[in-house]
Amino acid sequence: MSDLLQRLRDRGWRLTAQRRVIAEVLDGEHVHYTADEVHAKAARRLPEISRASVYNTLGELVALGEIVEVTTDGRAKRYDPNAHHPHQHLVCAGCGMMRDVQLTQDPMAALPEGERFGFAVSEVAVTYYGRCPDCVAGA
Amino acid sequence: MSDLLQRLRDRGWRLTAQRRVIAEVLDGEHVHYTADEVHAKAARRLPEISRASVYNTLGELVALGEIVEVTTDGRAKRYDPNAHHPHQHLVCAGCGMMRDVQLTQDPMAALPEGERFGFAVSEVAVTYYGRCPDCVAGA
DNA sequence: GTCTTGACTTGGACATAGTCCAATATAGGA
DNA sequence: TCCTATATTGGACTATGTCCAAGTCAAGAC
Repeated sequence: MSDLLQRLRDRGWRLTAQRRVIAEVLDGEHVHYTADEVHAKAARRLPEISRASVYNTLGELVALGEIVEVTTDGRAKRYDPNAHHPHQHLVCAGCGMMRDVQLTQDPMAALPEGERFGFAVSEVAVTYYGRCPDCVAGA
Repeated sequence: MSDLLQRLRDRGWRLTAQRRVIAEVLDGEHVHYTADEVHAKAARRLPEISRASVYNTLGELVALGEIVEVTTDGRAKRYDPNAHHPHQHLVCAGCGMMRDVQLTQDPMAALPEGERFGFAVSEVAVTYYGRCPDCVAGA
C-alpha cells in the first residue's frame, strides 16, 4: 500500500490532502472499515474533511481496482485494501468483525458450465459466517 | 411452499390476510424479491397492506428458516423462498437479476481448520457475479 | 353465534447509508 | 505568479429499514 500514492499520481490523480489521509487510513494489514469509519479516522488528522470526499475517493479507488468493496450483511459496505491478493472473508455474526481467509480450492471451479445460464461470469465472493472467539465467550 | 401456511399455523401463527398474501407472493420457483417488491405485489391484492407488516412478516419467516435473506450488493436485501434446498447465487452486475445455482463442491470444505481463527463457523454464502445474456447483448 | 383478549397491523416518525449538486477552493502546469 | 480543470464542501435529497403507540381482528372459550 505504501506505493499507492505513487501509482495514483502515475494515473494522473491530483494529490490532495484529503486523498492522502484516506490512503493512510486504509494502509494496514487486516483493515475492513466502513465509509463512516474511514471518515472518522481521516477526520482525526484532517478535521474539516467531508463525508462526500470520503465516498468519492473510496468509489474512485474501487474503480481503479486498488481496494475492494465488501458487502456482508445489509449494513454499511466495507472497504478492503488487500485487493492485489485474492482472498475471501470470515465474518462474525455477533460483532461484524471480519478476517481475510485463504481457500484451498478455487470457488470458480465449483460452478459447472451447465449452471451458468449464459452469464459471462467474472467474479466470485465466498463469505463464511460464524462467531468469533470473543463473541462465543461473551454469549 | 404450498404447505407453508399449514406449517405456520402448526407453529401457532395467527393466519391474517396480510400474511396469507405475503406467502402467496413468495410462492414461486426462482423468486428473489426485495421487501419493497414484495410490498408492491402484495398491495395489488390487499391495497391497504403496510410496509411495516411486510418487514415484520419477512423477518419472522427468516427467523423460522422458511425463507433466506440474501445480500449481494449494498442495495436492498432480497428474500429467497427456496430455503429447504441448499444452493448459491449467480447475480447480474448489470440489472441485478439473480438465479439459483448448484455447486459441484461443498464450499465449507474449502476453508481449512488453520484459517478459522477460533471462529465457530456455521454458514457459507457463495455469490457469482457476471452479466446475464440480456445485459451482454444490450451492452 | 358472541365475547374476549392478546397477537397483529397500521401510519408516521425516526435512523442509517449513500447520492447529488452548485458554490468554493486548490494542485500543478504554463 | 497566474490560470483552470479538477477536487472539496455542506446540505438537501433518496433509499432502505426500524420503532412505537393506538387501533384491529383471529381464533379459542363459552
